[in-house]
Amino acid sequence: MEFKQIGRNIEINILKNFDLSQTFDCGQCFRFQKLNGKYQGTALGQNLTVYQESEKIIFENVSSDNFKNIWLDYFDFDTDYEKISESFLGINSVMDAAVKECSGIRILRQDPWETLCSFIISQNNNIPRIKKIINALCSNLGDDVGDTHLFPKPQKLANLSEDALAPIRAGFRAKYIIDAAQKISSGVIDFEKLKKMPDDEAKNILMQIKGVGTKVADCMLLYGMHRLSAFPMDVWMKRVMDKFFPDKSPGFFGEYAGIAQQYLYHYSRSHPKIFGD
DNA sequence: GCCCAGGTATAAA
DNA sequence: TTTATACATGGG
Repeated sequence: MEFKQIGRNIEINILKNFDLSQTFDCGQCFRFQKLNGKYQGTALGQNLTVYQESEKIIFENVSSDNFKNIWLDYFDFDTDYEKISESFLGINSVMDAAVKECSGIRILRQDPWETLCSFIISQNNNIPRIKKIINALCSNLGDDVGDTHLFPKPQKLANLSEDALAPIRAGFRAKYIIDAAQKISSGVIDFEKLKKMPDDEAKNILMQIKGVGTKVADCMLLYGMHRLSAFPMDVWMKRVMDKFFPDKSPGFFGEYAGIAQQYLYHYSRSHPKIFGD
């Protein structure tokens, strides 16, 4: 990945498999929003503004070191999405269309704790409200670093009562957030140990957290631990599978099944008519 | 008022 | 093991 420092910014050439709106708006992350054509948000403990301008992607107010140490990793620029997306071609017409339209999605390397918490909040909820709750969580309880509030650490949330979380309007999920915070901050569940385990084992441990079932656990593996074979299966995704891959299971898509899932999910949500019953 | 939202816990069949 | 229902909240 080549990048250039231009003034205060970092610039890269546009990539075949990188589209900002697909990446930020596909439902994998919740803290970026589009403002005046630029995506602005907070991740990995920092504020970021990033946008496309003709043939360039601009990372605003980012130093060379900062780009190398944080954002190169966050956007997963070392993974070859061109090769992976091409490997999904030729399965059927829907998969071809999903690759054509959605292969600008990259699976961000997000913070595991933030991801776990975010997808606990996502249950039986819609994306605008998920964003609203996470925003309230951060601005109420996250450290103020000047230009943004960080995602609150598990140690901070572990000691709170459900009442203390009332202002974020998470509803019945508040107790789940607290349980997750306690299990992570106490070390009962350790992300570093989960990384060394097979998918199924890691998933079963995550599901010991109240409010974490198969779906949230898979989202956590895929988006929070970058396990690209994890395949989150919600009701919508089941419908997509039943209709267009009736005799297939997630394993069919191989070691990058999670990426195939994300392409199909985003594509199908953008074309609900094709997928209606 | 009713329905739904990137689900899960719980009880019951 | 599978199926039904409640769950907090807010927008349509």
